[in-house]
Amino acid sequence: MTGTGFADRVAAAVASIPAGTVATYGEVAVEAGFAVGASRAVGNVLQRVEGLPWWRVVTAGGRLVPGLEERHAQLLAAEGVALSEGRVRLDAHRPGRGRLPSAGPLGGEHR
DNA sequence: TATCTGACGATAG
DNA sequence: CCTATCGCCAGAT
Repeated sequence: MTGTGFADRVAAAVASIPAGTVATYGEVAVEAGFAVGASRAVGNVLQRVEGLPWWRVVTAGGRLVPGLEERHAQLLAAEGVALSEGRVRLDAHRPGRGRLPSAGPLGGEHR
């Protein structure tokens, strides 16, 4: 059977990302069962396949999709994801974590 | 089959 | 912080 193409696995992994959280291309690649290097192929699928919450996928540096930063930022904001200097706080939106244990009351937010 | 491209990742400078 | 280079994977030509 083998119906499990790479695009199908990637689509499932992306669709499994909880709302309000974000995953990196590498995370999706690994989640789909591929190597981190497959992150490029993952990006290609997201743009080709529709119906997927592609806005929940960001780069490893927390950077938004190039060319769609504006659109991407707005979609994330609608899910409750805030940005920091144009970047997403992966440590604060990683599925299964919620927040960093070291985020003390010190002036952490902003900057 | 070979070559190039692409919504990437990591390391080096 | 930024740019440059290599590595990885799948799809298109």
